[in-house]
Amino acid sequence: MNIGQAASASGVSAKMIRYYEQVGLIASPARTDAGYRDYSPDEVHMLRFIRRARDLGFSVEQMTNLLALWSDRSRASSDVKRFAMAHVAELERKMRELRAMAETLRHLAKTCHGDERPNCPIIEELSSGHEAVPPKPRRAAVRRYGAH
Amino acid sequence: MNIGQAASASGVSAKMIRYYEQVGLIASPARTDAGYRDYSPDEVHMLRFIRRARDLGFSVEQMTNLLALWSDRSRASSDVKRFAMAHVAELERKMRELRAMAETLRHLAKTCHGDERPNCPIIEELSSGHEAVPPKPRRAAVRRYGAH
DNA sequence: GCTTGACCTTCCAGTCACTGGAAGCCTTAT
DNA sequence: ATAAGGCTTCCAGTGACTGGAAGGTCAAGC
Repeated sequence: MNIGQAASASGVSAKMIRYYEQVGLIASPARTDAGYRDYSPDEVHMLRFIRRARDLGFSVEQMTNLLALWSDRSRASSDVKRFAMAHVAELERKMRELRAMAETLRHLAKTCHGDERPNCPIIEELSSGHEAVPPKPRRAAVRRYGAH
Repeated sequence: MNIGQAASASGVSAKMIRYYEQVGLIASPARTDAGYRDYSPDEVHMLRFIRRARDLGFSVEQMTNLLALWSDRSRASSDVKRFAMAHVAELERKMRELRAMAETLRHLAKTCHGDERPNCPIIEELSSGHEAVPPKPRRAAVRRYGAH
């Protein structure tokens, strides 16, 4: 199976497969005489695993761990569960961040007439004194999405 | 006011201020004889505006638009409101994505015993046939956070 | 046997919003 | 005078890709 077929069979694009190989998430596959990558059914199976993990928001590094857990026949199911729940907690942390932003902004927008006049509390609030997201997360709070 | 003072007065780090200048979000400030950046109170005010916008999850490009809306005395408040609500919609879209991931994963984890035995439905589900996030978002669905 | 087009290969650059660090100049306090 | 700390520029790296160029390969149709 060449890379294009592996891509459509797994749902991982050819570009991404090469990238995953480059960063060491997956091993280099066999090559044909012409130098084409040649994937076994097992490798395609692994690519599907990777795709589903990615769809659940796991990073490449986390997927490395998941693959290790997958192939480790002696690990306890609690190891997997702990890993999964830690990720759930992280997803929920990001959700709370987004929700706080959305709520603040919706609240500001509610007080804005939204008509043809220039007066606008949204802009005024941004330009005036106090914090956009109130008291709780003070320092080191709103990291952008990639906080690892 | 030099860059360090402007940074602590605005909550935007010196590194970020230079970066914002470099990418054209803010204009080059005056310089002292020694070549130090010298910020006026108005510029510090603008930096605070930027910080609050950033805390609400606006991108640099969106902040450019917000600054334009801020300084445009003739724009309608509806322009600002529309812009804000579009961003709220985007934040909510990302929240839904995260929620779908978290729910799927929590659901998988619930069926996992989490004990010392190796058998684990989480891994089995990832490695077996069907989709991680069920039927709705089929193609072009789960883009990572940076989908502009 | 040749052409065409679709595929494959590698490599390099760009994305976004920063962050870290090196090398060197400036200011301030002691 | 010197030391500490702040400022300057520039370059490189982050994560997870994506796009594109230049060139080799393969299968089908003529």
